[in-house]
Amino acid sequence: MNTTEDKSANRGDEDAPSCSTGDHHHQPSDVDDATCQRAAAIFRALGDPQRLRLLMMLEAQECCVSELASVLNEPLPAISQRLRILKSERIVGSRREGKHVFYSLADGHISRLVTNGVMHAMEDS
Amino acid sequence: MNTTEDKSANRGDEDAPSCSTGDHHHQPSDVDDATCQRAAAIFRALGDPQRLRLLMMLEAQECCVSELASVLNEPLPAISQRLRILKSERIVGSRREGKHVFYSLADGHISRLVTNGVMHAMEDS
DNA sequence: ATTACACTTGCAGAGTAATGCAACTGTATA
DNA sequence: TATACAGTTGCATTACTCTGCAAGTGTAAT
Repeated sequence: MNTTEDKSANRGDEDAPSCSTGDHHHQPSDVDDATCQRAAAIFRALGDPQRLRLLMMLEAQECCVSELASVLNEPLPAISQRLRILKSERIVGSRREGKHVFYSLADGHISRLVTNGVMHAMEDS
Repeated sequence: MNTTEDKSANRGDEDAPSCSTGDHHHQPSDVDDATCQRAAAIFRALGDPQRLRLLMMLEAQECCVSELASVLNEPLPAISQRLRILKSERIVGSRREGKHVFYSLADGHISRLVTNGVMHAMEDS
């Protein structure tokens, strides 16, 4: 159970820093709360070394669970569980083919997000 | 919604999981462990709604702690603590000016990362 | 020096998430 | 059907993270 969506702990009131009422500007500081929560949930899902490793493999190519498990040398239930979390955030998708279930990144947007994060980590600072 | 469905030569056989990564080439799935950990740490730091909100404000402009606290209507120690975490991951930097401490995003790379995440969250999928 | 403001830090309690193992489902094959 | 293989799910234990408050540091003005 990992639904972080229904936490309606609203901050109460948003005071708009310098926005005229009725205008719909998309300033980063002015994103609605649900979006903020959703974005955080995505980042949180990416924020685990094991899951990230998984995603990096999937970025290279679609893979089935047992393949991931054997390459990463980890128990299969662990892999399955991580994939479940990633899938619940719609970061990966799955496709069944016979006895195998193949996982892949949901879209190129996610792929870029992962790549950017890793690049930044490599460059460090 | 997904990439083209190319049926690879890999049918429902029981053959060994022969990922093409059997060799040690430099693929995204082959990033060294420290980098992986570091990237995950960054994502984890971004993976909290409150911290993300903070970053969105800082993306708009440099801010001091009390200003952030008053705009977000939250206790000052909470803000300070979150900034501390972000700073420990080198996501934000700080600058002292008299009694005030001004925080800002560490670099444009981080800024893009945040923006991309939020964009994806808005578009959803 | 003392007071006031702007943070920062430490600590304890509560909520969340990760891990490992066992049991279960689902699919193909003999 | 029975058996083996591929994944999934449940559950208990462990570990971590967030939050709130109190106390501490640092800076400037009186």
